Amino acid sequence: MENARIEKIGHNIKYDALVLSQFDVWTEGVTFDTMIASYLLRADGRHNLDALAKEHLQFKKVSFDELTGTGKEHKPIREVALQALSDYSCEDADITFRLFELLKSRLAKEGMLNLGEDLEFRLIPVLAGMEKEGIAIDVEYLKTMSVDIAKLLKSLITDIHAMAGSEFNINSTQQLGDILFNKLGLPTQKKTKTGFSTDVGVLESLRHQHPIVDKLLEYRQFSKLKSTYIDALPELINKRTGRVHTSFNQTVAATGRLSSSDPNLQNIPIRTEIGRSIRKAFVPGAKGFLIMSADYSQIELRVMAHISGDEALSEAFRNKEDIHTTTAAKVFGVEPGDVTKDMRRKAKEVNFGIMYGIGPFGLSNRLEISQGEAKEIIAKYFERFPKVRQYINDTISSARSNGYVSTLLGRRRYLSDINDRNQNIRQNAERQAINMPIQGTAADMIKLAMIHIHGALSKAGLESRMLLQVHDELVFEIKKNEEKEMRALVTKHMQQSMKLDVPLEVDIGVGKNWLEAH
DNA sequence: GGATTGAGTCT
DNA sequence: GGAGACTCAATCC
Repeated sequence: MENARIEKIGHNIKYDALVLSQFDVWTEGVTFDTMIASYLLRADGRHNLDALAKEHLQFKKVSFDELTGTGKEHKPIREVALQALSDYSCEDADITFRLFELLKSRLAKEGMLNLGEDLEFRLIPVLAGMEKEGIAIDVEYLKTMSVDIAKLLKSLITDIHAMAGSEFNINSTQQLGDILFNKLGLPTQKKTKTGFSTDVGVLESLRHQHPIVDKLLEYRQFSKLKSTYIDALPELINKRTGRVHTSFNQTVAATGRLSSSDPNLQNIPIRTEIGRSIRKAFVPGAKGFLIMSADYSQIELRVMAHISGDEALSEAFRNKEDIHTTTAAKVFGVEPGDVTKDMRRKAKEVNFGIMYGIGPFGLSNRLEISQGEAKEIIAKYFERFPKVRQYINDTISSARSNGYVSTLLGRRRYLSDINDRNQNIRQNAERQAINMPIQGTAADMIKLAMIHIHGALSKAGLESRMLLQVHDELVFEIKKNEEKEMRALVTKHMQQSMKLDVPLEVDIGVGKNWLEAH
């Protein structure tokens, strides 16, 4: 850490805070500014920092940039800190300190001080380390891909314009809608605020009405991947490190998940073939290293089994059954051996849908079945997994009376809309109530695992590093001769992060890029 | 130039 | 009319 500098690497404020926190005088103030305050304020969503500072301190918040002078040329940390000290009065530091105390006491009042001190605050240096480490990208590979896709797009554009009978901007939904629905006379469907929808759902349904539609779907997919990933990622490589440094945002998602930005490395494609080829660009940064990926298997369903205490669901996990097949057997009333692919596919949608508070209408849409059938399936599900229904009912009613829901570790989400008179708004809050404790507990668990893994790596003096978190997955760059130890260490800490009534399974893969590691 | 909208990517 | 995110391009102001 002695060479730490305030610069674009680890530009996320958490990293800068970590660096500055070496100087005692700033510790509380900076920690307050970047973490505790925003964490707490995001957690209840009722205030913003400026308003709070104004209300309690008659003082305007000093931004981090103002405090540190980031954005100036790179200076050694000591110099930056000393400069900041001379630029700002002791009074400012005192004020931030007093706000820290205020917010800390509120955390305590809401029962979240332990969550803060045992989990969130300890995660700060872990995330800072990951941001600073960055991940290597195979630029040559992406450049080649970019050229190939450009050719493909060019010919698609020519075809589309020819079929449309005129040249227009395919990226403009307005112009595309005009071509599709006015000029070509295709049947209109969903409307948006500004016109007719041309999204993938609409296009899929028009596929057999006009050959232009398939071309459009292809064009959309390729141009998205090209602009967002293939062309964007190489631009984001840090000149000094030669790697891409994301920011992991700790106080954005209402459920307690992390988010990732600049660039977002939590939504790198994987579903389609061309998407998967983008993952191959994520590689080890040096010879002798490999990429390792470790992901929780069905963590949210396991958390739901634990929280609800449903015996049938828990039993399925204890017996290491394929959960979607088991659900299919129970819902469709057949033996597990007789579950067809289609039944399993439907059961999978049901399993996820339940956690998101889906209704008959939603399920019927997703499965393309009648609402009556969907209603039957849902009823059968709750008959076979009765405690799940119980959990949903209990959670909503406790949200109504308390105004919030919480995870196993006490993380709260306030739901001010839970008693709204508007049915749409209220039901939306009810779905959030159902989902947050599940999604949030899973987030708590992987965060805990990350803290433990980070500690274990440094204790064991390993050269392998944790680079990314993607909600239920951790990505590492591992030294080849540490593979065995890393597999064991990571599996152990992920499995043991929290003791649930169901076992936790962790799948680990190693390869020479992120795709191969899956 | 910033904010909004529609679209698409992930878990 | 299932939960949670972020980014890009077009468009609006």
